[in-house]
Amino acid sequence: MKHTLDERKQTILLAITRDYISTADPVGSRTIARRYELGISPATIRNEMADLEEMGYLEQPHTSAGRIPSQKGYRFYVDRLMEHERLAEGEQTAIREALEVKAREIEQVIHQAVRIISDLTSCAAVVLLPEISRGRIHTLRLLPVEPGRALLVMISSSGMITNRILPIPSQVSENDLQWISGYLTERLKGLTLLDLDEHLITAILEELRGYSAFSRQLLEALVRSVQQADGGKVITGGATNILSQPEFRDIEKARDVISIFERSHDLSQLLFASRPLGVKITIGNENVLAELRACSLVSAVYFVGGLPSGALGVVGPTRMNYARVISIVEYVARMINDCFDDPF
Amino acid sequence: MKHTLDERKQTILLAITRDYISTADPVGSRTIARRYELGISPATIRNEMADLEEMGYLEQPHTSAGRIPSQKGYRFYVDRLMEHERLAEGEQTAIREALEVKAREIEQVIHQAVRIISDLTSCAAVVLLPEISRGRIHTLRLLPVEPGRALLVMISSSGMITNRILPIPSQVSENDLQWISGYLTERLKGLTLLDLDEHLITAILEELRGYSAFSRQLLEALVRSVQQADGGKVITGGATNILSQPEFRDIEKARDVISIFERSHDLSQLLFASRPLGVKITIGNENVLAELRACSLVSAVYFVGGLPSGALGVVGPTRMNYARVISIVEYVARMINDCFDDPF
DNA sequence: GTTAGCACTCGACGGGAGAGAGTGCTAATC
DNA sequence: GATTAGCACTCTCTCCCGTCGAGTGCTAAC
Repeated sequence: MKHTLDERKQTILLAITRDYISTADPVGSRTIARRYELGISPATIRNEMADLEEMGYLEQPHTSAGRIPSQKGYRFYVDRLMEHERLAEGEQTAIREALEVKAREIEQVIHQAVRIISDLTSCAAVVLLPEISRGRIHTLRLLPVEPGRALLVMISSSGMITNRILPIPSQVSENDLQWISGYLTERLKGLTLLDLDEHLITAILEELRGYSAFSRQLLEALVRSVQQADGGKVITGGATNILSQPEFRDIEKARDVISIFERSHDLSQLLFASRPLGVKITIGNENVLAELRACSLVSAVYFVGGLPSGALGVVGPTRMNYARVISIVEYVARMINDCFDDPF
Repeated sequence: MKHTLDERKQTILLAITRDYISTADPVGSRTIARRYELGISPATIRNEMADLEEMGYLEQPHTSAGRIPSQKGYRFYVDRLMEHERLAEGEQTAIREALEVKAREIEQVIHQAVRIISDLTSCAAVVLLPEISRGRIHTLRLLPVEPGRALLVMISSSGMITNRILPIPSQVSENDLQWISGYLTERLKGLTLLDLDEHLITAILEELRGYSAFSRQLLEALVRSVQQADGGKVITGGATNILSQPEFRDIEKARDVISIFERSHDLSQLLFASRPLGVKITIGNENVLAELRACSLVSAVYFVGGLPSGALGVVGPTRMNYARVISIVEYVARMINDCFDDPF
């Protein structure tokens, strides 16, 4: 048995994959012969299809049905056969307009991105916001709220802003707060929350001896925000689109997929695994999550201030229009990068 | 035809409703006679059922099926027949524990509330966060971020915190920012963003003549945040629970309902209509949204700092366990009220 | 007013027939 | 040796039909 696909086999695999992607019906030899001018008869195509099936590129739902691409088939299609698509001019401008929010703050832009992605792809869209804990600290500020309470405002270099209310000793004055804010900003600027280990904390406490009780509390609150859900927040949209796909007509399968969108922790893990460069495509079982074995994920990392900060992705059936989805994900990622070259 | 229901009719309606709620099967006269000791024969029950159907309290899916409550039937059940349920001690503590987050900030508590509500009810949960624009202004603060950019932090009396980055003229110094922050906080404290009309703005601009270009920009940014999505943000969870209900085995119906959860604007409208006191129950067609005609909504308003600030609700099939859902919604609302008696 | 009895209706289930799509194999052809 | 026509075969899908069971409505008796 040959292990490489000769040109004709590739052509046939391409034809089958294309056809199946657009019709969702298993495709037979006659259909291929009629629809694509390959100059060979259905019988020949059948022989080739049998070979392709034996090699693992095609599957047959049942004996007298046509063939559908297997996971390996999709992989080969995506890696070798698919022609990369250039997004239509109109869609490019649609994306640009969607992302142009008046206040160009990252959270709002991300929300718009989710919407436009899910609309254009007819799949579900997922975007991972910049993680607070991985962004570099840009500004820390403590504001008085009530006696005994202060608001900690943290701005990260990726443009994310966190708020947290913490208890403070009541003798701390507004001036103290301001002084400490300035000090901490100066001291921690450029570091990430992950850098705030026990070692650094004790060093700072040493330096801040005059404020020790308070500053320990404060630093601990900072560290807590590392662990808390605020980092890696996930925005999703268009989950309903998936319910329209014929492969999810079965409610059990639909529920599996939809439930993923409610477990934002798992989702963020998934997106986080995206490679820093280009678009990553995860097909069917390649997904770690069992619930996504009938789906593919197309994801890309976006950059804020030149640093990889978050990721965006599209979740759809393995039968998705990869060429189109990829070009959309790519374009949106690029627009976000451009938009947040400088986050402020 | 009588227009009131005698006691026996009520008993039968109650029995049918209860049975249908727990089994999801249309219930017949024999079942009622067997399962509830009414001392009357199936035939008599049939007669009564025929009457109830004629009066509009019951429906028949098809000729030889049992009866199910109509919308009017559910309404009567909820208003007159249903016994109010006291939440089990264990569930009460489960709720209290879920809501006890370390940092008791409103957004986090709300997230927990959504989770616990959807878990306990097996329905979808929806919570409306306090609207920025309706909360009273507690603190306004401008922080320098970059040359030409400031971060506006607004704390409302309901504990909600908004951040917005705005461009500022580069000659404005940190001291200026601080002075204006203090001035505006003093001037606007206790007002809502809705009070910030053209009239008030010009008055303030007059007072702030020295800073006029800047302060106009600033005030406009404030007003913009009234219109922007930040107010009335909706948190949802447990939409998958709905997919497990037999009435949504049909994917079309499921999609309708799920799609509601992606249109947060409509959802917030819906919740906003809740009455300020007690629990509101909206059954089937009583819902404004066509997609919810197969669902009921149980909602309640919660208070922060003594003011009605947001609302929480449960969306489920009309066949939901009203008594249970109501007691859960009621209890969670009460816990939130207690928790945010003073938001800070 | 209540109930027993009974004919009737309707959906669910299962088997069987027929259509349609597609295959794999064989033998003929290029 | 590769390609193709022909053909028998397989499998699903759909429709039809008969049966079963649940439940009803009506009537007549209690």
